[in-house]
Amino acid sequence: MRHGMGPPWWHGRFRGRGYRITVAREAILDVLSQTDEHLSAEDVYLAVHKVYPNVGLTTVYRTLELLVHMGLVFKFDFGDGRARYELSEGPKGTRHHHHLVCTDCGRVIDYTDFIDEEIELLGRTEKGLSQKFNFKITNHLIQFYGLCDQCQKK
Amino acid sequence: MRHGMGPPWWHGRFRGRGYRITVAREAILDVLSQTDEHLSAEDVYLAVHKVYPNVGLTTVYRTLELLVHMGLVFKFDFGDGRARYELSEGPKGTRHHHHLVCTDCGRVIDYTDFIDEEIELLGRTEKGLSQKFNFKITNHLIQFYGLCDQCQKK
DNA sequence: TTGCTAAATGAAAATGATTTTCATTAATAA
DNA sequence: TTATTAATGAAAATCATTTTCATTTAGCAA
Repeated sequence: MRHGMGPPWWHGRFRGRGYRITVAREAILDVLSQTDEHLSAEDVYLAVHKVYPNVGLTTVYRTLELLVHMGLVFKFDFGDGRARYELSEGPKGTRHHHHLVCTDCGRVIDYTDFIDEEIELLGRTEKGLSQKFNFKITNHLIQFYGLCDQCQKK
Repeated sequence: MRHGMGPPWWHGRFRGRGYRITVAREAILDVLSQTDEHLSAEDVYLAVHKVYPNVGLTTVYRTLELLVHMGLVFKFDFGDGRARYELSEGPKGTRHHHHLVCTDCGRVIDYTDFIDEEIELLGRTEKGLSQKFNFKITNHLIQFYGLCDQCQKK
């Protein structure tokens, strides 16, 4: 998915903060940038493991934690007992989206409709909340819960 | 917190669905309705345990799960590895609110500002999404993440 | 290029919240 | 009051995530 050559866009982010660029980290970021699914730590591990069998699950957990902390990755909880990860931005950033979560089967649907309005409102809200609580907001989460098409019929 | 006498407001909800009304369930709902904090299953257990030492942690988990399923309780994940529970409504329902979560210390602030606007937008969004994806939306989650007052100074 | 040093890693063990099992108890309908 | 079956408690099991610790390696300096 990378175009042209040169170092991946995120190398600067690492160097700037004094983090080292390693094979495991490259591989994990590659996996994340080549999917539009909501991967669990194990999903990432399995994908990375195919190419680099010597990268362990522990490193995947540690790296994902680091990426979340750096703001490169979002961590989600869809209620199935395991965290899910998504790249929060990219060179040509995937369109920002929110989620619809089925509380019965666990299916997750990404939607981008209404996002603009949501973002606009969130922007205003963030501003107000930042001031009132002196809280430095870095990101937000919006999810809708309910029953998907299939599960309504059961 | 209950006014007057008569059965608690939620008895009907149980009877209607064929669920039994038990001491443990009464106690758990009492605890939830008498706090404005974000209690974990263990918090609930400890509080219930003071009054009814024979109610076990397992029952607390099972009851909370049931309440979430019934829509009487919301389950949140603030990122500290344990779920948090809040009554979603009451007789004189606590004002609907959303959360600000500090990603450093884990502090959670409830806010009700902008809620009206948020609800209005969410309402429209819900309507649109319901139609587009034939998804029956039952509730939503909005959280902002960032650094609280204290943690910005560290 | 070589060596140095702290950061990063892997494997295995530990943790800890939540779930399951199963024998017992108790809420409700008749 | 009794029968039926949901609800419960205690202990064991599960399983995602974290910790430990000895080893490896990225990035810097010489």
